Amino acid sequence: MALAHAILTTLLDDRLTGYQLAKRFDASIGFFWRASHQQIYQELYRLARDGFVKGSVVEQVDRPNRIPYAITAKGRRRLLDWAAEPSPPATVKDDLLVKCQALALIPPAALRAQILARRVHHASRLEAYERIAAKVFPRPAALHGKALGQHISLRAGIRYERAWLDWADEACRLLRREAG
Amino acid sequence: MALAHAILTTLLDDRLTGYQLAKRFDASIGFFWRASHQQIYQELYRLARDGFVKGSVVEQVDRPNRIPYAITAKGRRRLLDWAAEPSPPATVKDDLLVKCQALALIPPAALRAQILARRVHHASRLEAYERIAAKVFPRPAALHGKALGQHISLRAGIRYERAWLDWADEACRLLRREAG
DNA sequence: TGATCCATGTAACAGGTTACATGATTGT
DNA sequence: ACAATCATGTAACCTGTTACATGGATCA
Repeated sequence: MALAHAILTTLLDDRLTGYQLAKRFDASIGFFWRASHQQIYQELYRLARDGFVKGSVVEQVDRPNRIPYAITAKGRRRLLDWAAEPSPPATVKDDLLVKCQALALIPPAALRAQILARRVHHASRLEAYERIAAKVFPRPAALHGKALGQHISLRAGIRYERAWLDWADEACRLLRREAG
Repeated sequence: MALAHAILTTLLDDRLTGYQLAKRFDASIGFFWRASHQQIYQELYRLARDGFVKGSVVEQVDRPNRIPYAITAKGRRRLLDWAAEPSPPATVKDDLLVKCQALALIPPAALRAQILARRVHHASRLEAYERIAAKVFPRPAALHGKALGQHISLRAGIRYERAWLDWADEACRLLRREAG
């Protein structure tokens, strides 16, 4: 059910079409919750049917009509109710850690190569987050409301990526002997 | 498809029944890959059908027959093939971070309460991991093969939990003003 | 000439959760 | 008396991914 909440949250800022939402879920919000456009269109349909969002068709020539959606009062209430419920911790499901467990069988050099590849991903994520943090939130102590929330979740992203990055370095160090 | 690989990996150590696998996926391996018993029985059926594991029925009186499964040569080959494929980074999907993004609407005190609740979870996880690390792997530099792999993934767990714990403390500090 | 952007969707499938079902044995 | 352990499963449902479908406008 949480995709619904992520969509409603995104619509707190702006009225957005499915297409625009899909782009957000590919970038900013997408760092914390991924969703494809197919999922989003389907969820928007349900949210509209149940009165949590309201779409209004904007006629266009030579391309499909745009349907921007706005959150309704009922939608806001739903977000507030959800905010009061406990958040289950995200379940970790990581191929790479399963591969670590299989080190009895798989060659250490192969595992090490995979960890190095993963390291690149986390390094670029971390760099992106830190650039945003420096540019958008240079004075964290002065933040309030929406901006404070964004800063706090960005801090989570930064700590998360740094943890994986440091782990990758440690793991490669430990595997070097084994693979050498 | 990755549940299949997690099961095959677990079967590298021991022949196990679905029931025993379910328990492992509720503890040790379960720290990195969760699965319910229903999923496991279904996957075992498919793995057996396709020749990656082999089950043998052990008759029992007064309770259902046990069916321990062993990994086959074909199963080992499949694990090796999988080990050579790149591991997609785990996608983060966390309610709590979406709630952070909705701080324009939801009361800071409510968010702070949720983060504190989450903090407890990560603190207890971290403590459990560190206890295992100290007890089972007191000399990390001397490890090889299977034990080295377990230690490396445990290190990931420790870094992951510590990152969330530190984040929770930082977030609560930032929210105290706002909520106060 | 080919790629990308805009803008919407359908359909099939794979993965995962929740509820239901049975039934003796052992521990509190 | 009640819960947990052992031990297997079925069925319905929800969530998420991949493939397919359309079609003009703009840019390299």
